[in-house]
Amino acid sequence: MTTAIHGLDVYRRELLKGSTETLILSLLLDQEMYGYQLAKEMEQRSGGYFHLKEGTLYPALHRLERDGLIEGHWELSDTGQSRRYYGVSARGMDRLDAMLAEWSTFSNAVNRIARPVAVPA
Amino acid sequence: MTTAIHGLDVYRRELLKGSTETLILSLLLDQEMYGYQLAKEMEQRSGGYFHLKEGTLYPALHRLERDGLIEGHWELSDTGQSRRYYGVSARGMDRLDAMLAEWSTFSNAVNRIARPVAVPA
DNA sequence: GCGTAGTACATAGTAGAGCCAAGTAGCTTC
DNA sequence: GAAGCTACTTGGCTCTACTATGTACTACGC
Repeated sequence: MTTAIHGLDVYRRELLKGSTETLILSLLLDQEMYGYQLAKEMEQRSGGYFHLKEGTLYPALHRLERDGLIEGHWELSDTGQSRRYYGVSARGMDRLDAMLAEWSTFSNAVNRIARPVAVPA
Repeated sequence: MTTAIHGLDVYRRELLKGSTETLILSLLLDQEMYGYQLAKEMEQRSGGYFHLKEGTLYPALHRLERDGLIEGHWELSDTGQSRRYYGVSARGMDRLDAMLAEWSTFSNAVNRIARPVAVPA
């Protein structure tokens, strides 16, 4: 039984909900990337904290493309593998701005209520 | 069709997922409260940002109690209305500590990747 | 030639959380 | 006696992250 730990697992997962798309858009704004690369980049930049699973990553990319926030195109690597590269659309940039503003507001509101432990800079 | 606005609505809602329980525990740590009071308090302290719906609040309280993180007892108000007051258990305090630590880590990781817009102090 | 591992993408199914909506019930005000 | 506020409950819906599995190509070791 992993009950004692389970709660925090769920918590962590739920925290991520709603933020993945912001994170993806942020990374794609820096440079065009394909899914797998994006996952690696996310993991690296977060110091291993974020580890997007395929079942999260690809559906999220599909959603973002469906909503016109990112645009994808296939490319063939030297090794012969097909990769789908994504870039942020104009609409995606607007949305990202809105999401970052929302994140700040949200984050502040949480801190105002929860007063989290001090964090080392 | 509300597509243009819909995206942010969902984003806001999803952001909240995973944070409600932390917020509830934080507020209950200050003082014992009943559900309705807690909702009002949450709204007030967040400057109107958080507005917990019944369908969110009460199930959350039930979950927390089921998991032994809070303890509730019925009281009768002067007006004759029954209210269920909740307090944080020892186990709940431990969990809150862990959740706040997790929130800090998460929040930092997001900021590291997304570099949000500056927020007025 | 074959098994294993890594790269790269896709998707069906599951679980969990927030919300809508509706209901119950007591009190106050008109 | 009809609103309207307080106070709690619950069934059903949606959305998202994850698990698990599958496809397919490359590269390495044996």
